[in-house]
Amino acid sequence: MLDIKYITEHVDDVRRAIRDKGVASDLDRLLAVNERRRALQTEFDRLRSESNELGANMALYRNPKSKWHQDAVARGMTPDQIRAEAEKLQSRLTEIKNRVREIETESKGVIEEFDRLMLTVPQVPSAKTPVGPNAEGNVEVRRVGQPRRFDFKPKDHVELGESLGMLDIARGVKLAGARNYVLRGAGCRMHHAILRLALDVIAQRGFELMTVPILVNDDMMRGTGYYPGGEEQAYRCERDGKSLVGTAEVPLTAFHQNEILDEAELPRKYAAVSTCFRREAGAAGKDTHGIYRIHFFDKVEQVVICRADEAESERFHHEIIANAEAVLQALELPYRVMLVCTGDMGQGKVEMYDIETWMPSRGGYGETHSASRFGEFQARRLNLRYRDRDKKIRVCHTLNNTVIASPRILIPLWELNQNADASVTIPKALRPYMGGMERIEPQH
RNA sequence: GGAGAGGUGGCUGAGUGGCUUAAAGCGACGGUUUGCUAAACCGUUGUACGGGCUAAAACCUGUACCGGGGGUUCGAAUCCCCCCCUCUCCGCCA
Repeated sequence: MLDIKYITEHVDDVRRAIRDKGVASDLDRLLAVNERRRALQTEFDRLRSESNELGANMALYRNPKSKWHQDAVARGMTPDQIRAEAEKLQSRLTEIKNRVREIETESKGVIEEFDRLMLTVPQVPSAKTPVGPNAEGNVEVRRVGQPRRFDFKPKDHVELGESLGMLDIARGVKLAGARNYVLRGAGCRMHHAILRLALDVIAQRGFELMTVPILVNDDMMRGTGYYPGGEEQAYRCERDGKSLVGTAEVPLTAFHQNEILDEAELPRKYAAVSTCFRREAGAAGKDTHGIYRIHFFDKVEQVVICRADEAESERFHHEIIANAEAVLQALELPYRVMLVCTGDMGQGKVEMYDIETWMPSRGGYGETHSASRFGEFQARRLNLRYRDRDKKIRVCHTLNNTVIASPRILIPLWELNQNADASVTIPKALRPYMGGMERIEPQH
């Protein structure tokens, strides 16, 4: 969410952001509603001011013990005269009250519409961000590592997983329907090894680890920008007004909702591992093979809450991307970093990079990480602020990135490390987390 | 799930319809005093949205906010209704 003052002062920038991002947001309507909102408030304030003043007098008329009342009697006013004065006052107050009621009724609708429209206004993308309509417009920033060439016919992760007893899709589907799966034995063990490695890396890099609720109040979904708009993507518990999160970004970013932090406490760097739930509505028929697009997975997520400083926020953006790259490099996976264009980045983002990891079965790079810089978009929705050195209250900036998400990352890990004898070699970095196991062999 | 007690400023805690612009204390900050520290004394002390003055602030001014939302009233922290949350006891339970 943007500041309404910023919007009124940068109408052209906002209009361009709406166009480039391709979001539905009626800016003209918002500006008109805002004008009406202000006019109503001005009138409301004026009437209440008068009402407060006259109301205070009323108290004096009505209270025989008040100094004013005794003075009036001393001046020679009779009780009847005082009562008549009170009646006169009261009729004016009733008049005010009626008008105030009208204003309140209209304001309710106007503010509701204002709030609703405000939630649709997109953040203005950074100057660096390429303009483009969709993922086609994303720009490759760098490549690290080489895709492997096989001198035998490689299997895909489903064949490998099932033949090595690590993956059971059929039973996952039996238990919970399409896009579900079961990791078994060494597959499950490797999954947890990856998460533990990622937690160790991120903790070592100065992030505080947390265990957070993953069924959260809907405010948090709104505050982080998933609602309105993303309701179809989430498992929502209607009767509780809560939703299962699609990422630990939600509870981590909302952790300080409605708080005013001290500048000295910033930046806050948090990380959590959580199960992530996604309905994948609208993705019917897309990526249906294997464990690429599934309804639940586990992810280690990193979040930074920092000062409202563009340069600082950019620095943290690079830092959290480097953190993810460190994990990929430890796992010896080839990947590339993409700068995401306006049409593919989402409403709330100022700048966004995706990391894509090489997946032989896809014959290309597949998204495994997403690093976003939000400016104050989320913080303003969450009312997440800090007091700066000059005691001025400012809205924080937030950022986040995947550290690792599994089992999607098992796709390249299994496929790239497979051997001609149908075994899979375990990357060195994971071995300490798997009891020193070096290789997953076919069972006989 | 059942029964009860609560929710007031950074914290503690008064406040049962109007001289309350929320008392008092603590803390924090500023000042006076002091060889230093402490103490004492004096002062200040929230957030949001308008308006005024500004280059911008500071500042002045209005309104709202006593868990959230409605209602009664000329007027609500205070009375009524709904919801949320916390605590205690009971039941159930990983």
